[in-house]
Amino acid sequence: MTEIEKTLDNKSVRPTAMRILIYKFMAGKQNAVALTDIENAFEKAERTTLYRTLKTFEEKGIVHQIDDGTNISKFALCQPGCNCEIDQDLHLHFHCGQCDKTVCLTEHKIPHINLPAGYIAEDANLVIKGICDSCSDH
Amino acid sequence: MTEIEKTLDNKSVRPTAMRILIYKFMAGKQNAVALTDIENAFEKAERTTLYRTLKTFEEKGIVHQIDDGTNISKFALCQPGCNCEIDQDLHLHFHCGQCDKTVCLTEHKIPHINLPAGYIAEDANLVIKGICDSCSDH
DNA sequence: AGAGTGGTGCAACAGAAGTGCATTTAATGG
DNA sequence: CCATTAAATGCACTTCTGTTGCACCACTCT
Ligand SMILES: [Mn+2]
Ligand SMILES: [Mn+2]
Ligand SMILES: [Zn+2]
Ligand SMILES: [Zn+2]
Repeated sequence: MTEIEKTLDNKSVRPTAMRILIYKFMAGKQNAVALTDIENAFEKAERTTLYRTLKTFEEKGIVHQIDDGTNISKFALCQPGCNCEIDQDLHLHFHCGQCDKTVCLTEHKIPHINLPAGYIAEDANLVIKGICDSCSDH
Repeated sequence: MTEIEKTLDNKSVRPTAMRILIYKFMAGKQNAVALTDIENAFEKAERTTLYRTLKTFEEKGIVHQIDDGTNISKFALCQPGCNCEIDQDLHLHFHCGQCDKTVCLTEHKIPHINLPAGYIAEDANLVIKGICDSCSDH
């Protein structure tokens, strides 16, 4: 049993061939991926399978969905310490307008916001747009 | 020349009948609207016209586009003091999971975030999800 | 081996976003 | 006021993402 199989098993997700491939693909990427990205990465991939796999992964806390403002859902593996299911790991995301990549800034949490009376916060999404470190000549 | 016509004229947008109607509709709403919302509000509305009108409005700083995480673009009129075009009026938005309405919290600005080295911020989007004041029994 | 559960593949659909082009509308100049 | 002309609109069509139904396949458990 490989490391990935163990990870999936821990989250009660049956480690099928396809799921392991998808997990591996996402683990190898530094940035969040869209469903289409995965689809293009494999010749023999069904969009539906990917779609449902990502949904399963999300429900089981293996990946989290990211809305980076492009109106295309992105997904990224949850980090070891990230409790996405429970109290939401409210880290922020960065979307680069140049390379169009979206990355998790896991260390940077969303600050607490005071809302007007009557408003109850349950979740938050903060996306910074700009130029990423790869695209800026830093 | 009505107040609305003056507003459009100030932003160098020709105040056509349709544009005035759309502007009025948005001004009467307390929440951000989707293109479909406007389409449904008028019997005789072409989606394309609405689409291009909103785009024009956005380019001229009359409305700003809001990405509230539903993957459906919402639009809201810019407030008098809001400089959406220039240095981005970084107020936050609230999306209610119950009534599905999205509102501008114009008074609540997005706090400054320190990014890792190499990252250059140009824009930011912060959406809080939860229960709005109308839906909570405040 | 057979039953049963869950995963996958295929087809089809829904909805939003976007484009090309013909036609209408409205501002402008004579 | 009418003709000219550019902008705005209406219509048809396309693309892309997301989503569902259903049949088939794979694995597990008895
Ligand atoms: Mn993330
Ligand atoms: Mn707003
Ligand atoms: Zn970049
Ligand atoms: Zn509400």
